[in-house]
Amino acid sequence: MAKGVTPKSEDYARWYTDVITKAEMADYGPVKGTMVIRPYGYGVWESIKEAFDKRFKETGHVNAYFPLFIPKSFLSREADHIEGFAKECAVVTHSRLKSAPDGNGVVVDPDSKLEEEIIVRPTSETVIWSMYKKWINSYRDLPILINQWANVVRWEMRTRLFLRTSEFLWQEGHTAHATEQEAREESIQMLDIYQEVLEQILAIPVLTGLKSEAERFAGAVDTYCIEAMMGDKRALQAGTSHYLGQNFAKAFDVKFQTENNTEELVYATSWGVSTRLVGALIMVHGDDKGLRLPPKVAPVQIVIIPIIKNDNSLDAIEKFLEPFLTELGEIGIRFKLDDRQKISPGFKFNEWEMKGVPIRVEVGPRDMEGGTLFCARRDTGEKKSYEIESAATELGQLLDEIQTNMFEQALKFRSENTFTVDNYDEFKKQINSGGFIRCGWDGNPDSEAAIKKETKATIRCILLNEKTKDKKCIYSENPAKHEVIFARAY
RNA sequence: CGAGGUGUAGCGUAGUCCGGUCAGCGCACCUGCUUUGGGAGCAGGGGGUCGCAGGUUCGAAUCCUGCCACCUCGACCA
Repeated sequence: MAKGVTPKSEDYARWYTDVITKAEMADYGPVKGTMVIRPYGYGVWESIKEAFDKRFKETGHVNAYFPLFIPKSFLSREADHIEGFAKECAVVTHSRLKSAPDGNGVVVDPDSKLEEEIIVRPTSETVIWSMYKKWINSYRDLPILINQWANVVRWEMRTRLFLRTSEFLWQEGHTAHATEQEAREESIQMLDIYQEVLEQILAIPVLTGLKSEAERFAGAVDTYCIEAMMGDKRALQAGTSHYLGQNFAKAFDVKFQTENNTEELVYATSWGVSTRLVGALIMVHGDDKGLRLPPKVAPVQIVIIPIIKNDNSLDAIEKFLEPFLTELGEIGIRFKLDDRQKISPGFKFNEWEMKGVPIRVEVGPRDMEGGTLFCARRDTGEKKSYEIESAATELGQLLDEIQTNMFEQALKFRSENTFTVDNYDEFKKQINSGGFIRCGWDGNPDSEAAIKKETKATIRCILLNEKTKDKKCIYSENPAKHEVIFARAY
């Protein structure tokens, strides 16, 4: 591992990829735009996944799996939907390869051309709704509350590790309801769960809101989102929850019989978060020493580094540590004893800091003499000795404190970089130095488009508890219809 | 998909203008000894069809032609 990463202040984009590759989170795949999620990065994703999955199940959802392949015709059923995804779909046209005539490798066998071409799912609304049509007959079949953990493919021109790759992992919930109200409540409920997991587990503060028409999901009536501020003050959409109305029910003719024996189209929602959250985690918490992981998602929460003086001192250290390690295990703390020989402690310190481990414990002769452990926390860099008898409990509490502190730090950063602005000149000036801008908008897509063209800033969300009284639109100066957050986004 | 740029060991690179001990350096890797409280030292060692394919030449990493890949900047996106 080469020393250090490019400082954030020097080149943020490079810092980001440096951290990912040096912390061994991910690597580039052989096909352009693809990414290998390495064990350490996948460990983080697993923690995130677990937190969401638990809450989905608590709210009555079940997991299922739908196919990767979608008939091309399905994509054309919902006009807006196809419009949104057509430009980035991978298409399967053939089913076979054969040896090349010149003997060099393989070529596509022209005889295997498919009658109907197959799309690799960019999202699963269409396959799922084709199945819901089969499964839904009466109001007694509703609601259907299904989630799937899957990979999807969106053929992207410009990709970045975790943030935008041609293939990514995500979770997509697809629900069907008898009434509009129930579906709307579902989409809000899932938005709340997203906010809860981001703030409590990933320690990332988010704004919740509604997308403008321009930013809305193709095929949705309303798109709700959670937006987070990254370390370079740009916005990142961290999750979305859509109220789909009856759009997909119409497209796939999904009707149900009501209690009164009438026929009605079902109401739908869909909602998703992706491995993009790992990217968010890196950008919100990372520093010039590398990753900083909130304890609740850290694959290793405490790393223990023995300071070895001679050949048999490792044995002595292990014996000294034994009761402490047992207790850590009992409390359920994920720890690792880094007993690699021939690697200097200093190297290990830097390596585990790069990997963002929340607490480092050093144990050497001095500690064994005094019955203590020397500990350093990653979030603040603070170092302190603990009595070994009580260390496990105290470090457990320290992990909670680190979790809270990291959220507070991120929240403070966002507050310091959120500005309320009421004239366009100030808006333009502010947007150039980054951050979120809170202001009025007349609701006209033309003003939104003009602002985007002139400043590259987009409406990240329409605030849910907006206050429009006496506000005017930042662009047109007409009375504001909405209070919104503008920012440059990923 | 438009405009620039770059391809030399796993990574980063020197050399390319001016063909001829130019295939070198740093990191990483392997072996041994000494080390170990903030990226250890010394000694030895392995690894490269110089992006690919042609061409010019006695001779090409170096010159010419074509292709491919990647990066940066613009339009589209979770």
